[in-house]
Amino acid sequence: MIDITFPDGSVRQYNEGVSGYEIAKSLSEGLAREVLAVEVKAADDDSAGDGEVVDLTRPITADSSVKFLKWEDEGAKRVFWHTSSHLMAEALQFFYPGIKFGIGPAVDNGFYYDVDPGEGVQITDADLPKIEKKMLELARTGETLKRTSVSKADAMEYFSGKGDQYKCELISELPDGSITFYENGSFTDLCRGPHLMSTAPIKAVKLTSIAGAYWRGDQNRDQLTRIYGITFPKKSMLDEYLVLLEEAKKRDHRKLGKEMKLFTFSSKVGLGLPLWLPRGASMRYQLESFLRKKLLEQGYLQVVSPHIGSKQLYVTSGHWAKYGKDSFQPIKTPQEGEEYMLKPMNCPHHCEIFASEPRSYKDLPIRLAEFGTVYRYEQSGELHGLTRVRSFTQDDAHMYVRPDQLKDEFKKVIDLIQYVFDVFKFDKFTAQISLRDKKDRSKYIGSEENWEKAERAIIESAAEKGLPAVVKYGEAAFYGPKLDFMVKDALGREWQLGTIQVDYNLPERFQLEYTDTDGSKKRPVMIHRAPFGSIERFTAVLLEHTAGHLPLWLSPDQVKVLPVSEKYAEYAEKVCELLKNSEIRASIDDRNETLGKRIREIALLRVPVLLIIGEKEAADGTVSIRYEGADAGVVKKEDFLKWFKSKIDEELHLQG
RNA sequence: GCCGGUGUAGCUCAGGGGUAGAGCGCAUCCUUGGUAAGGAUGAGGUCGUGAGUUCAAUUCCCACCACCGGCUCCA
Repeated sequence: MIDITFPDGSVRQYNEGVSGYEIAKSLSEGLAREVLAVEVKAADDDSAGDGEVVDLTRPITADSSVKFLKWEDEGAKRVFWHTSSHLMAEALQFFYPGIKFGIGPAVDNGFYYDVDPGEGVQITDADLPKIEKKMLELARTGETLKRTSVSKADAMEYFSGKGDQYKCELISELPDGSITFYENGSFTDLCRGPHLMSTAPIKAVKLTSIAGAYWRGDQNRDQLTRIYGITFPKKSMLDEYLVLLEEAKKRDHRKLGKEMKLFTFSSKVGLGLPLWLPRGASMRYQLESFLRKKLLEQGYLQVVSPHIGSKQLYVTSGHWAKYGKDSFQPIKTPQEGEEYMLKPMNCPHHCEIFASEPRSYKDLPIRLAEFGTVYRYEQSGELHGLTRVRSFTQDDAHMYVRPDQLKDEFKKVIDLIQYVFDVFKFDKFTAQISLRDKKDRSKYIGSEENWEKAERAIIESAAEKGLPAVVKYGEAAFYGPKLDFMVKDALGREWQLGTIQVDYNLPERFQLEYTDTDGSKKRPVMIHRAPFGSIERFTAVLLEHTAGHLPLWLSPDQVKVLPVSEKYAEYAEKVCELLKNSEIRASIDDRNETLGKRIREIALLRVPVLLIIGEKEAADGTVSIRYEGADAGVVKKEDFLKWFKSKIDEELHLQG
């Protein structure tokens, strides 16, 4: 007998080898119906964290604690979707005999499978409905998933027999003894699991899109067909999900940007070169002044650098060697051999500003800030609204610090970024520590020792700030590791906004130095940082998060005061008068429009509109003003201006 | 850059070998001051660009361009 401990702490005894499903069934039939997978942690496993999610049919052979996972549990969804990808594979195999399979994992919203349907065979959107139908048909038969352990040789024989070079490649990298197959119906796959007991719970299927994806993410290898899908245990859940998707699409910043007349693109101007329209520019300048105010408070010095720089500058920094051939190519001058580049980053310019005069240890840290517009020749397929463009403005700054100041300075920047995210209510960000690729060190410049120091500084600073961060290898910049702040857009795509980078390399390349206490020359350490990342991308994500309903102080037209009739113009004038000395700009709009149009303006343009509709006299003789705006209501006539001012103050408060 | 999809009025889209339609928006007038109001009238399109097939192409074929979904990349 073994002891099974439940999440509430209670313990029951079962026969050794009992399965999760049998335990669930012993507790209640209802639980057995709903449970999708089980999380098991052996009693003698004292590692931190959760147990292992396993098949419900897996025998449990030792004292363990168990937790049953139902649809609502995050882990269960992944199991559900992973099994769905096997179900899809089975359906694909039915329609495309000889199809070869790459990998087919669960993702945040569903699953995909990378497949190679064979020479000359193409799967297109038009094929998806029949595949969906087949999947449901197979699921209804309730085929079970059978797990078997296979020797490496047998595994290899099975897939080479099918001519599936992708699976063979995967198997070749696995240690013998660890290989398992899962079988559902006529489909057998190399897979570690875990899976549902059967495909029966899969009740609703939507294959969402088809795309190309390189095998193992390598541009130089085969491109497979990736089929994305999502499944649910109930049809109604799928419907809800599709509605949610539609809603999310309405918040797309590209759509809002057009509707709100913030920015546009023109193929005549060029790909990925945003044109900021008057309202967008107004918003952008307000974002800048919000940040500028904060920077000046914190001892940053503003600098300005040109939009071009001599090619030699980037050869020195190392950017030319790394990115030169993928950049906007150098500009020639009438002078033979003279070349300039559109500025792809601000750091080298700032390094030269640092080098422009002798620096003392007492001067440090020196913080040079600039809203610097940079130009990068992003691949055409990468361009995406304002989130990925070829000309963008970084809210950039570079700190030159003494080694003993590095961590403090770094932590201050973490505070700043957290402050900025707080103001804009980006509460669901991911902090990511981006380090070097563990295997391939050739992508990076600088000494092992300096990299060690830089990586340690970031890891420790984040830890000391209590910032929960995920570590990603291979995501560092070529000159140093980064701490990135990632935020999701309306459709769940993750974008890097804020970034802080530690850099020992550029100071060396630019031979930067300061005079230390003992008169010796020392090399400063450099921090690159940008809280917004780029104003373009930040604007995009902000629009999607707020669905375009920006804080009043950021709203492109600020306040519009619309008296509905001449009779109430005096209120509008009073309001404008009141705002004259504030940072809020108000305008009276007294075009002779119908009421319907004015109300539409509130809804469509998302401009804060104060619509003064009329006076109402109560029985006791007090007169109230009716108004429209972000909300609607009635306020006493004598309190009107006071009330309005308090609303404005509320909004201004956000600016800190 | 790669794979797939899309391109018709300001916007969202329908249509289809015989030179075009709807809803919304826009303009004028009327009506209404109450949360994307109603009525009437009207303007607006070389159907992404170029070449080809055809008596005839917006429609079919080809190329290119742009956009969308992914992949790769992201200083």
